[in-house]
Amino acid sequence: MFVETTQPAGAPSVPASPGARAWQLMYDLFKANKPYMESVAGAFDLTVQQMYALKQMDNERPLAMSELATLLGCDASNVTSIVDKLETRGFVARRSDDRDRRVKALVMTPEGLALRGRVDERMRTPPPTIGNLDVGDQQALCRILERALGSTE
Amino acid sequence: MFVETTQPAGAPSVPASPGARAWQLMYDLFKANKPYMESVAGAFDLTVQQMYALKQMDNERPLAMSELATLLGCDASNVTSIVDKLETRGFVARRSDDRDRRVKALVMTPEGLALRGRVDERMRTPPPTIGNLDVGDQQALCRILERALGSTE
DNA sequence: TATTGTTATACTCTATAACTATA
DNA sequence: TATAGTTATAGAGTATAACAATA
Repeated sequence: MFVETTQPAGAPSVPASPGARAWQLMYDLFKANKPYMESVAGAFDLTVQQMYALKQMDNERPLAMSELATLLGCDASNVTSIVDKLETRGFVARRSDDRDRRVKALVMTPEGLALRGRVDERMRTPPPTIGNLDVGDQQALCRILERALGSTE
Repeated sequence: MFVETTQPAGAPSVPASPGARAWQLMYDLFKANKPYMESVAGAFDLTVQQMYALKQMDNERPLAMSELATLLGCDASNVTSIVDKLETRGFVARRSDDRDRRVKALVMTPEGLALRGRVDERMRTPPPTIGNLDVGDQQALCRILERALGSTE
């Protein structure tokens, strides 16, 4: 049975590079924390994506739909449905931009601001996987992740 | 306008704890890398979840459907449809377990093994955000993430 | 003509509940 | 009765393409 691998089928994989291993670990950690994040959002009767959308909005400088799409990393047609859900529940309002009437500015209602305040408060407690690390590790993690995110800018 | 936040509406948030900040950064990094992961999986005509499922299988000890569900962190009914897609394309086969005929053992076909070999090879290159870090940072990241994952066990 | 946002459509991932075939 | 997996159904997120309003 010919198999195009670099090693016998079923054998443990070749030791990965530190970069590949770090990425795999981050993927595992993210997946391990998914139920936690869903329960946090669920406690506010939000999905994770809705919670994240709420966190991006800023009434000082209202977001356009297209800007929110960029921040959430998804298509504009998606944002329509995410914002629909938040608007139906009275947390967000669409306001036409005076200078360019094609653009919809997203502003939060008082209820939306109140909800976001509670979400922000709750999210000051990280998932246990991160929270259980000692502060030195948490700070080192911040520094490294900041460098990683900076490298794409 | 009364707003239940701990600070004026629209103001920059209270300095987060290192743990909360680390988690936020990890979330941002993960989202930034999503298009990369989709393009890697897409190059093999797989979704990210299908690619991940493939990586979990081991013909030395065939997985049960329920075991794959645990590894993927999702419901068993999901795994049925993920495996259906892989089986339709000839990468995986369901084999009845002799000792307990309710259980389906998942084995990879030669085509599945070949594909997984190519996927493993490709995944030895991490996303640029991680790959551009110096090796010291990558190694530190591995150590910290291992500790984080260990803390839930 | 080009752009912003919406609508229509479709696919993946997800879960719950009811079902089957075994145990 | 209980368990492994499937099927039916439904909802959220995702994208593409066609569309309306505006620039």
